[in-house]
Amino acid sequence: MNIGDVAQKAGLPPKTIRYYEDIGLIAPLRDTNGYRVFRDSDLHKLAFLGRARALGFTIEDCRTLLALYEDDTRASADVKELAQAHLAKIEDKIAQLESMRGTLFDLVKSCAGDNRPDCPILSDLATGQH
Amino acid sequence: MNIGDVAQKAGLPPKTIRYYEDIGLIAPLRDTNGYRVFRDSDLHKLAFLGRARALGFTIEDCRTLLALYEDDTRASADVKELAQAHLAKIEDKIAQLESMRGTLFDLVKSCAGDNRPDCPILSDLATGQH
DNA sequence: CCTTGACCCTCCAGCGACTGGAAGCCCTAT
DNA sequence: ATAGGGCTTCCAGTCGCTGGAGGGTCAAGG
Repeated sequence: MNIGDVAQKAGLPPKTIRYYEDIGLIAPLRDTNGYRVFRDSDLHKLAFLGRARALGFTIEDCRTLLALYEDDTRASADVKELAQAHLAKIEDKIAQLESMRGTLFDLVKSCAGDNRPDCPILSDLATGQH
Repeated sequence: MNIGDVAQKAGLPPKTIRYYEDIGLIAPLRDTNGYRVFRDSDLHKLAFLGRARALGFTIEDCRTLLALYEDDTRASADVKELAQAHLAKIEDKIAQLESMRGTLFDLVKSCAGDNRPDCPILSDLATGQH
């Protein structure tokens, strides 16, 4: 398979796939013309990476996950720990965003949004007082 | 005021303040020795920026907000529109993270987390099937 | 046999919003 | 005179790609 085919099948842009090779996540073969040649195992890894990235794992997490995946003597506890730590980070981020959302929502609600200049949003930003 | 004082009062690192000057958000004066000299108005702007950034506005949004703040002929509608668009983006991000959180939570829950190798997290990543 | 167009290659630069570090000047206190 | 802290500039790195330039390769059609 050439890069275009794998890109299609894995749902990742060719650029991203080249990048993943650059940073050593995959190691496709090379044809005599210099073209990358992808085995099924490469496609499989790319799909794995795509799903892990879609769950928000960092590239380094993905590297670790791939290694764990390929190591059949792993302990599921190691995977769970990684996933749990990531889950905690996501929950933190959600909480942060929720808090922003709350404040912003109130501000937007309290702003007339007409063509007069008075604006509680700006006065809040200016003074930090609601 | 020197940069250290403003940094303290505005709750922003000196590096960030220098960066904000670099990109033209503020324009402090200069002492004969080359040190930045901050007026109250500079501190005020920095506090404004800090709060806007804490609400997740981008730097470019902040630039616009500052301009609106300084323009007393603005229409509050312009501010409201900006804030509303930002709110929408935040809500999108929250939804995305919630979706990740849901999947991850299920995966973590379903993983034994012992020292056996079987791991539903990895099999999900490998196959895309739950 | 030649051309066209779709692929593929590498390498470099840029995104956003800082942050770390090096190298060096300035100011105050002892 | 020196030690320390604070200030300056400039460059490089972060993360995960993404865009573009400049060029080689391949299969199909005329």
